[in-house]
Amino acid sequence: MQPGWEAIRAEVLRRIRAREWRPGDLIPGEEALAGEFGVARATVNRALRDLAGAGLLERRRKAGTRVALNPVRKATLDIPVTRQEIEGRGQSYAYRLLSEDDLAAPVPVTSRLGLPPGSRLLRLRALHLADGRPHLYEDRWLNPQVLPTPRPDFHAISANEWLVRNQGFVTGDIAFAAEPAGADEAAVLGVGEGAALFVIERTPWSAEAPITAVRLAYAPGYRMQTLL
Amino acid sequence: MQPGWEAIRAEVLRRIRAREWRPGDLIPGEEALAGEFGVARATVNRALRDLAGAGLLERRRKAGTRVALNPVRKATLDIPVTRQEIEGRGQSYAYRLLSEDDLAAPVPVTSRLGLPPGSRLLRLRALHLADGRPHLYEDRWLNPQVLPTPRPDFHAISANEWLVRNQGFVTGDIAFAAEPAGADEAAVLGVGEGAALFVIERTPWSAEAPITAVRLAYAPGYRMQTLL
DNA sequence: GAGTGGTCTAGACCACCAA
DNA sequence: TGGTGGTCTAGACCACTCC
Repeated sequence: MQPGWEAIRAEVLRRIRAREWRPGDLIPGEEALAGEFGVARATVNRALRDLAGAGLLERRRKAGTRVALNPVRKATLDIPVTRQEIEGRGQSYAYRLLSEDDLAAPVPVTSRLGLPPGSRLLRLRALHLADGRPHLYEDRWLNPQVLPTPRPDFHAISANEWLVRNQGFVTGDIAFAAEPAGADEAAVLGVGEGAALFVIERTPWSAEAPITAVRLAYAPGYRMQTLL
Repeated sequence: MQPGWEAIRAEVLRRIRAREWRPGDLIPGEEALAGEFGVARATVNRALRDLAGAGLLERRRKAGTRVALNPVRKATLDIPVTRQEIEGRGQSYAYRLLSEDDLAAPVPVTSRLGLPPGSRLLRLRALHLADGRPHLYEDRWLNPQVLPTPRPDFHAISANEWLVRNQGFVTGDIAFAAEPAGADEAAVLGVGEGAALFVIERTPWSAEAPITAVRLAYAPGYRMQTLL
């Protein structure tokens, strides 16, 4: 039998689950395991690195590898472009730009973006529809520095889609919450004021500058789902 | 300069962002890039594999590596044990078991778990408190097959914590939503009926059997946050 | 200081799958 | 069926960090 790194990962996993190696225990070094399994050290390394990435092992140079005391579950979420998400369900997608203004951004927005107070940003409000019904209300403040001249036509393409295609990979943060619908949101989404909305707030950064601060409020019934 | 796989990843990223390689383009093979960067093919492989994992590249044997047309953002969420999450914020943690019953589970629950209708499960209802105030209402159906005899004392340890410590790594699914508080939840959490609650539903499986179906309703104001 | 994991190399074989 | 990515090896050097 040729183990392969996935087989080694599975065996290590089995020993953890079987409590042969208990939380907090130091497990044998890579060299020792390589000898035991009859593979090269790099193969063991690949398996253990994968388990460490999943939060099951904690590895430190010199200190060795331990079974994590508090296995933090890590779930990977896919954050699709809204149009694809809707079309992927077989529904028709439509997008409507509600407003587009150059404004001095309020302080909470500039501080989220790390820009000086009073910076002028492009504010976009838009509605995404699935089968003609309101699906997602988008409220976005966009750093005009990242835009080319002339500006993209945000009536034709959603800002998110344009950014995904033209900004590539970026860092940033993302937060999820449940919030009651405000008066504006309730009207736009066609729900009662105070309805429970699933809200995503994102603040992506490129290497050089903050890109945008966006608040996405989903119509009731939206669920975000993933495998563990 | 010794590139290293992270430098190679950065350079590939730069080319994608600079649109030297556009979405859908076939990029050079590993061998060619290894030659260009003056590193071994394994080093290039590591960098490209990482970018593919992030959703930016699509790789297929024989077909080669392409820049993804629709870069799906992937975010990794940490799902901590509630006690640690609260104590990590410097708040005091308390846990109160509200009820513990052997019941025939309703059909939605048995179907989620893939068990025959009418299966008897252990239902646990519990409240987690932060600084003495309601933080999280937990409604859980637990497969008694995974429990030892005698059963753990779920007054002393929360079911989640017991499972994390004793079930090890499992698969399953997880969903996030915003829902209005029902009458029970509102009373337990001390909020108005219909308040917007952040809800997580989890259904973890071990290799052999479904473990539990749990619904977690967080008190208003809860945010789940992570880096992209 | 020394032990451990992190990474790199040069080469090899293999699995997959588009042509 | 050939080209490409996936993986493995045996060895090496290095960086980090605990002792």
